[in-house]
Amino acid sequence: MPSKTINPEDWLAALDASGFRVTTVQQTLIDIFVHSEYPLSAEQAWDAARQSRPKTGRATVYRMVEKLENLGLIRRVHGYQGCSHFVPTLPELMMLFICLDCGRADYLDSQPLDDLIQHSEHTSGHHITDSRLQLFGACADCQHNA
Amino acid sequence: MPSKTINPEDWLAALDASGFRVTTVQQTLIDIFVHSEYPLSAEQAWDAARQSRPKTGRATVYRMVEKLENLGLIRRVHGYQGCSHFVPTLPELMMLFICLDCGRADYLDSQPLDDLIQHSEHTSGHHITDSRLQLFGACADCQHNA
DNA sequence: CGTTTTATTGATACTATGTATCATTTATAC
DNA sequence: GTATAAATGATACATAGTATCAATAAAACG
Repeated sequence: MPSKTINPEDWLAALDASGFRVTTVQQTLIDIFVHSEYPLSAEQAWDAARQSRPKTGRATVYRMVEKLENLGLIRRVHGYQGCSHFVPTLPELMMLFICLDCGRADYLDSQPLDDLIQHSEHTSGHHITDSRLQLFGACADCQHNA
Repeated sequence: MPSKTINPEDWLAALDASGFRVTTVQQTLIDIFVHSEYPLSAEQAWDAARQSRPKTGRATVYRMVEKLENLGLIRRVHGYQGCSHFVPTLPELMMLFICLDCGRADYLDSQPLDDLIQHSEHTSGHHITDSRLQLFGACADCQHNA
């Protein structure tokens, strides 16, 4: 995950700006998501959270994941084995690539997707307000190490 | 759903060709999926199946949905309220559009998506073997009736 | 055809994932 | 520092999906 372009401070600021209190659980979870190399499920995030904060409750983590998703800070990964994993959202619009070998997520430029959506809008007559694009395959590293 | 382009006979033939037995449950479920206007979850398909075949078991429906998905006869819809709904797969490659008002699915030409994937492969260095694209918005009908 | 073989089915129990409730705790405002 | 209200954690609950296994039904075979 390109954590260099995501700042935990900004996430706390976003929560604050939305009228939520800034708590230690939040900070713990934000750190977990921002620093993970892989998409995480709520359950995995809970496990991770209890390592540094053993009393963390399960429902709390599920609530926080929902909150972070609603604020657009994390995005759901629509994969093969379900759709319950999340990755941090980058400031810029981007498409997700998931490597089926190592499981890591990579972010690709979404300009081509924007063009595609505009094109589809014109040819279909539908008004497109949102999209989910997920790409799968073997990342550059895994191809070379195969 | 454009059922005119999907033939239940072909589905049964596909199951047969894969070495599976052709049963009444299968025929019931295939009819349900082919004729539904909306994406269906396994649970919804079970409800529908019991209307014409009351003793149909839940696990059977889940197994059959999995089988149909593995054979590529139905596709998972990756939507907002989860990813547990399915639509029939059209013979040609197509992208899915889901109307957020009426819930109906429409199939769009996927050539632009193929181009996008080729382009992303070249610029990223990843080998892309599969994709999931879901578009959301208001369909032509719902825009006019708003 | 009737019989044998074997995949499929249905009932049940179970696991996993996610949600509601509510007393307790903790962050913020005063 | 104290009051207040949101967030938390424990529990119970709800929903979605899976494993098991005896009973059933489709196909193969004589």
